[in-house]
Parts: sequence; C-alpha cells; structure tokens
Amino acid sequence: MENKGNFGQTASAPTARERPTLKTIAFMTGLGVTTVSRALKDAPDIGAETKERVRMVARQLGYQPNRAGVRLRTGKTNVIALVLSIDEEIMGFSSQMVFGISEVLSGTPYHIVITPHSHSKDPMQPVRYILDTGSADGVIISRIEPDDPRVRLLTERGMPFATHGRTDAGLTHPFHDFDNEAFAHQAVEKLVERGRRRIALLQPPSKLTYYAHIRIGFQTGLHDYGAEEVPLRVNTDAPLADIRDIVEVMMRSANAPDGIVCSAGSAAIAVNAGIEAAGKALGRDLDMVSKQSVPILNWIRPEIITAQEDVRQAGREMAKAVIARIDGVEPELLQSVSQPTWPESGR
Amino acid sequence: MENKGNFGQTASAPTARERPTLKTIAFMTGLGVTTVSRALKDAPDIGAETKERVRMVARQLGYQPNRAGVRLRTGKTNVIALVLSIDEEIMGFSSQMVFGISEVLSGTPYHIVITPHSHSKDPMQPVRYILDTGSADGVIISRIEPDDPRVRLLTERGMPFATHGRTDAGLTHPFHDFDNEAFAHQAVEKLVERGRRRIALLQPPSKLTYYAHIRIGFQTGLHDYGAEEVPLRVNTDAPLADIRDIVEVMMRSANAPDGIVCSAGSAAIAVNAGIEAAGKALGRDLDMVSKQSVPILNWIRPEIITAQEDVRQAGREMAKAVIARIDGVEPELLQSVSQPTWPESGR
DNA sequence: CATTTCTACTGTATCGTTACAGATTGCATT
DNA sequence: AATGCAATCTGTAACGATACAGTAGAAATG
Repeated sequence: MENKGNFGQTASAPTARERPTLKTIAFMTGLGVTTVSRALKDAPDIGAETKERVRMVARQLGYQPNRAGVRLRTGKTNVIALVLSIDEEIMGFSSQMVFGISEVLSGTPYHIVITPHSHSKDPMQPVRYILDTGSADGVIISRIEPDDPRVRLLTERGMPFATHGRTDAGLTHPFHDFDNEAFAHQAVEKLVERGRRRIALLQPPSKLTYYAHIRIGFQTGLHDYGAEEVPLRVNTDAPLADIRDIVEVMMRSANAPDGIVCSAGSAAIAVNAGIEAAGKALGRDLDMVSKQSVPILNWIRPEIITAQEDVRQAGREMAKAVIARIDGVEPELLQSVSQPTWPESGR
Repeated sequence: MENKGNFGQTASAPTARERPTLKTIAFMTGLGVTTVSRALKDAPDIGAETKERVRMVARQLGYQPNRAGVRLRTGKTNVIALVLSIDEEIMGFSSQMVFGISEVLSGTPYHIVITPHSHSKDPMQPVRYILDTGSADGVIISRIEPDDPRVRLLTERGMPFATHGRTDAGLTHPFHDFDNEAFAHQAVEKLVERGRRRIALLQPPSKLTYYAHIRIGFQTGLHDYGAEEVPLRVNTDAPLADIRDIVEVMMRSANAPDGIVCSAGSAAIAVNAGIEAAGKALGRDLDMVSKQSVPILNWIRPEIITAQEDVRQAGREMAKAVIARIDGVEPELLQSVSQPTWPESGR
C-alpha cells in the first residue's frame, strides 16, 4: 500500500535500458516521485539520509531531468538565445563569442541556441520571436544602439539579457563592452608618439553606440596630443572593396593623412590594401592602429599597431551576466568594460 | 454538454493576452482540442471546412505549438545540434557554417543548438550526450576521420546526422564535402603552369579523411604535370608561429620549393610570413596556392592563388541533408561534393 | 490523555500536445 | 426497420516534472 503510486506504473524496465526518469528512481528507492523530485533539489522537508540515497541512485543511473518535462511544467527552458547578425562577419568574431559563452554554459544546464537574422531586415524580429514563444530564459544581443529598441522591449517584458555594447538613454541593463574610447584615445597617442599628426579615423556606423565612444576618444586624443583629423567618409560596415577604394583616393590626395585609426580588424585589411594601392607604405609614409578580435593583422603587416579586443572573454562575461540576471542579480552589478591590450607588435 | 471538455478549463483569457494554445483555439471554434490538433496537421478525418476554420483562427491568434508540449509527448525536439570544435578556428569558418545552416532552418520549426567541445578532449562526449539525452532530432559534425567513431555511434543509434567531410570505411551516411582531391590536383596544375616544379604541401592532420584526398590529388598532380614534392613536416593544425618558423627554415634551405600548396586559409597567412621572413617573395621566387573559406588571402597578398571553399553552402547542404534524413530519405541520396572555384585573382 | 506541532513523505492535478479508442450522425444497404 | 459504414468529431490518458495540499506518525505541549 505504501507504493500504491508507483504500483502498476513502473512495472517496466525489464530489458531495455531506457532513459531513467523520476519514476525509475522512485521505483528503485521505494519512494514517491514527489519525494525524489524534492530530494534532488535539496528541499528542506526531506530527510538527510533519504536525500543521500536518492542522490546515489540518481548518479548511478545517470539520471538527467527531462528538459521537456521541466520546461512544460515550470516554463524554464534552460536555453540562452544568442542573437547574431548574419551579414558581414568576415572574421571569426562571432565564433569566438560563441565559444566564450559555451565555456561558461558548459558547467550549467543551459544550452545555447543561435537565433540569426539579417541586420538589414528587422532586427526586432528575433527578439520578438523569443519573447512571444518564451523560447529562452535569457538573451544575448550585439550591435547595440544608444536607444536600442531591443533593449527597451526585453526590459519591458522582463526577459533577462546581456548586451555586447552599451546603450545611452538612461537604460540600465547588464552589458559587456570594450572600452572603445580608451582604444581610440590610446591609438592617437601611439600615432603621435611616432610623429604622426594628421590622422584619419575609420569609424563604425554612426547608429551604433560605440561610434560615439570612438569619436570621443579620438577627439580628446587629437586634442591631448596635438593632432588633427583628416576626414574619411566611409565606415567599418562598408564593403571591403569600397573601403579600399576610398582609402586609396584619400592616400593619393594632397592632404593624405600620416596616421589611421581603424575600428575593426577586417576593415584594416582593406585599409591596408588602399594604402598600398596608393603606393604608400606603413611604417614609412604613415602608421596605422587597428583594433582586432583575432590576432591576425600582424601576420599580414607587422607594421600595423594592434589593440586586442578579447571577444571570447566578452562571451564569457555576457554568459555569466545573463545567468546572474536570471538568478535575480541586479543589472547594475552585471556591467563590465574591458580595456584594450597592446601586445608587443612584431612577433 | 458538447463542450464538457473545455468547460471550466478555458474560462480564461478575459484580459491578459496570454500565449494561445490548442485549448484557446478549441474554445474559440467550439471544437475539441483533439480536433483542433488534428485539423492543424491536416489529418484525413477532419472536415475540409473545419480545417479551414481552425487554420484561420490559429493564424489570427498567431498560434505556435508549444515546443515543450510537443517534445514531451512525441519526443520530437525540433532541434538540430551542431557539434563544433572549440579549438583552432582562427578565421570565421564555423560562423559561416552556422549561417548557412540557419538559412535553411529559418523556414522550418528547427532550432540550432551549438554543442561545443575541445577536440583535444574526448570528441565522443558531445555526441554521447545528445544521444543519451535525446536532445536533438539531428546532428551535424565536422573534422571527420576515415573510420569515425562518431559516425559509427550515430548510425548505430539511428540518429539522423550529416557530416562535413567523408568517411572511408564502408560507412554510408549523409555528408557534404569539398573536393580536396580536385583542389590539390588543380593547385599543382596552377603552379606548374607558372613554371614551378618543386612543390611543398602544407597538409591537414593525417587522421582526418581529407588528408588522403589532398595527398592523392597532390600526388597525381605531381605525376600528371611532372613536378616533384619538397617535404614539409608540419600540418595545418599546428600553431601559426610553428608553421611560419618551419616554412622559413625550409625556404632558406638549399632545396627550397618554388611552389607551395596550402590546405587552409589561416595557415596560408603563416606560410606567407615564413616565406617573407626568409627573404623570398611570392610571384618572384615561388608561387603559393591556397584554399580559403573566407575571401581574405588576396587582400593580404594578391599573388596568392586562391581556391574558394564555400562553407556557407556546406552549411546549407548539411542542414538540408539532416532534415531530409529525419524525414526518412535514404542516406545515399544525401551526399554531395562541391568543387573548388578559382576566382580571378587580383581584385 | 487529548491536542498541537513537527518531520518526512505522498497523491493529485497540471503544463500543451498527441495517440488511441471511442462516440455521434447521416445514409446507404439489406 | 434493422444494420452497416463512412465521415467527423471527442474524451481520456500519457509523456516527465513540479506546485500544492495533504497525511501519517512521532514528539512536544497543556
């Protein structure tokens, strides 16, 4: 009579080694399914010895909770959605981020689901989908704008998330960001140190928040170190061929710069091509500083002065932040900014 | 009495616009939940008019089946797992593959879950996890070996999958592969066309299947076009610094090659560095042919002769193959090999 | 000794969906 | 009029987990 609940239900498992469930453990321990469930989550109303017994059997069986069961009953998906822009992305930017995220998630029950979208299309669509279908417990997004509508929506709907990049409209949320202001400032410094004074900036598209950071760092740099800007009318999102052509024209012109600051590693390759197409050479006629997320530029031209942005680390930070947010930690405590590092160039 | 099933259950939805379920539609149409379920999957025992009505209401409500419900009941996860090696991966190889896969999956109910692992560790672990927990309907794996234990296990357990690369042990399974044999053969041809006769090969690690393909293509190429091999004792998986150093030594030696075939884009960058460190120049002292998955090499040195491997296309093919396999299509019909393309170099 | 209070455990209902085994109705057959 | 049979529709149970509302027994209380 004590096992009335199990009786006749788990008359199973004679031959086939099927996946164990709570019922299996309940049957083996002689306990009720509820008790097993509560024992495994260390509930206070279960005896210490019972918990121990349940845990042993569970480990023995290699029990892993059925995700669908949990999700259906509790709504918890154990999924983190990574929203990625499918365009651009020449270098392994997002791979690195994915790997950073996975590193953190591998010690947790979370899975990572990639939700891609074309950023030329509606960037809200994937976010809306996730919210409407409740298909994730947390979200990670990139390419943040100062008053990002995705951030607004996610906040409004109470969905935990972290961003790669900051907003700038009084929104408080977890983020990880690279200190682009410091990068641009230091970049100018490096150039001036080498005697360069007329500096061009290949900047990100102006709608992204870090455009402003780059601009500010660049301009205070110019001011602090006494240099001037040579305008460059193209941004890092442009096709590489366009960047090269425009840089070539600029380098051939009368007021060609003697220094260039480049906000993206892939673009730096095109910039370099433009420079060389104009018959100029790095280190001789001018210097270039570039940010990169993958250490590749110095393999191409050792003369490029590079700052490293550790995107894998960013992935780790954001994963930790989302999980913390899911666990109720205040957003204010989940914000971090990483500094550029300047590996000794050359090899 | 007709609505006894719904009665008292769906007395809900007064204010809050909650996510619609079958029950919601059942309530609105006055039908039973079962009928709605069957109507939506176009079952033969539901009247045409009823189906139409149900579909209209469902569309109106923006109904999307609850994944946890479906998964719990049917075991269908609607997930494709992409198993990725977290190491290496300098360039955006896997991003491109992910994007290719997503393109195909975006028109389906499938989600893509990234399951990363360190390929220095046990490569079976993620596959075992997926099988044991039934966490996906299909799997995509790369870095295939001739007698790949993952392929064996997945086949044995009846899990649909596709591989990036072939096996070579009588295993029949869906795959997409790049024709590395053709690439290597054509690469030799290109070099010989340029008057090169002493050719080195930077080959993949020998445990991977395509090592043999590259070797065969290379050797028949040498034979067909009358060239000889200069041995190069390092493979594409080696750290870039090692590759450069070894290539430099080779290029300084008495019997330096006058042509190099390189099986990976990232490695080509290091090879080039080694060549230049030895004071040699591409196009003058020697030529290099390299495969690349992202069109970057010619930005670095226009002289590199490049073959394009379209990894995004590979992602598409594999996604289509896994889904077809899930739908019961025979593996024999889901195998494809893509040919190298040789874009006009220069720009 | 009766009553309350804990401790430790359990049954039932439920999440959303679908498989299965009926129902109900109308019509054609005998 | 009884029977058979499609054509449509429906209720119930189940997938695995957990929230909730208990229950049984022991111990503490009055």
